[in-house]
Amino acid sequence: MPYHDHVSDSPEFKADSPTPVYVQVADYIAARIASGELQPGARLPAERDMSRDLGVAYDTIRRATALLRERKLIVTVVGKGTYVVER
Amino acid sequence: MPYHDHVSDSPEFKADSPTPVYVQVADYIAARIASGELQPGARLPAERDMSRDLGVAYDTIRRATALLRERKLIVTVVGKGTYVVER
DNA sequence: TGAAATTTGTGCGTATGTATT
DNA sequence: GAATACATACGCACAAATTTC
Repeated sequence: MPYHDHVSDSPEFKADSPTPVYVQVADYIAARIASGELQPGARLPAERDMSRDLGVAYDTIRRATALLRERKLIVTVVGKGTYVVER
Repeated sequence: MPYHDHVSDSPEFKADSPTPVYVQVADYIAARIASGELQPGARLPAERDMSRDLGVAYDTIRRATALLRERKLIVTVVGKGTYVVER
């Protein structure tokens, strides 16, 4: 892994938006799935890593992934990780 | 309001149980609804009050009420409160 | 008008437990 | 057993919606 594997800039999640940050994050991830950047079966970064990388709290990531699980876009397996659903 | 409006003892929620505390709390509230102690339309105590009264974290109450909302046993209105659903 | 009180919603940080590798 | 990753639980602070005065 390079020292700087920073490919795409993290979007700025705005706390002052009427849209909660966790929804912004969920939409951001959903968009990456929709665009094909995240393929079916692909594993998402660990939630703590996403928390750090996206500059939001772990709790916020948890809310975002909970939304995406409800939307059936991802599945989460304890101890393994979070994956883009196979279509 | 009396100084001590402590009618029924709070059950002991066990953190070491395989059943998460928030599920135990949800089941406890569901049982009070099923028994008729909490009638349809009745407002539940404020979540922060339940947190204090039941001796669990606000986060835990939030998880419990989220479960009950999913089960359609209660409805929550921001700024108003949480109510037992009208049958 | 609007200010205060009440209640739920969101966001952050931390610690510990459980499951998988 | 160790490392990794999700799950639960606690505490705190501030924002938003509702009601009341």
